[in-house]
Amino acid sequence: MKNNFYYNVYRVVKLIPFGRVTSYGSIAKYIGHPQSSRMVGWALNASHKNVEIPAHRVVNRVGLLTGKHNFKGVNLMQQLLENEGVKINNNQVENFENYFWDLSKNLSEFKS
DNA sequence: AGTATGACAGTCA
DNA sequence: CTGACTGCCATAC
Repeated sequence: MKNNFYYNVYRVVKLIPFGRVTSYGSIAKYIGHPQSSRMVGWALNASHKNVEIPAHRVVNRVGLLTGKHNFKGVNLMQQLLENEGVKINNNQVENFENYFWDLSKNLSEFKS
């Protein structure tokens, strides 16, 4: 672990339930860096090499799979999501609000 | 040490 | 509503 930020990102992402997705912004906000959403993506990018986390459950605020090309295959991320029951349409999660997993609402502040 | 870049998000034109 | 600009912080060069 480099620092608490990354650690929190990893932990939060791992806590995402099956068939659920969340956004970078939410994670960043939850962690305490509401304006560092970019770092969340960075953390995931760096993490998925070293740590195994369901990064496919993390999309941008619109439900767009912006990081799909960071996975091995261009379809891997989408496949994983669909495999969990999340429908993807044109690289975007359908009914995103429905699948969206609000951290602050489902996790009562554990922070670190 | 300074500049550029990134899996984002919010704001303004 | 779409496109451009800015803020944020860690890495890479």
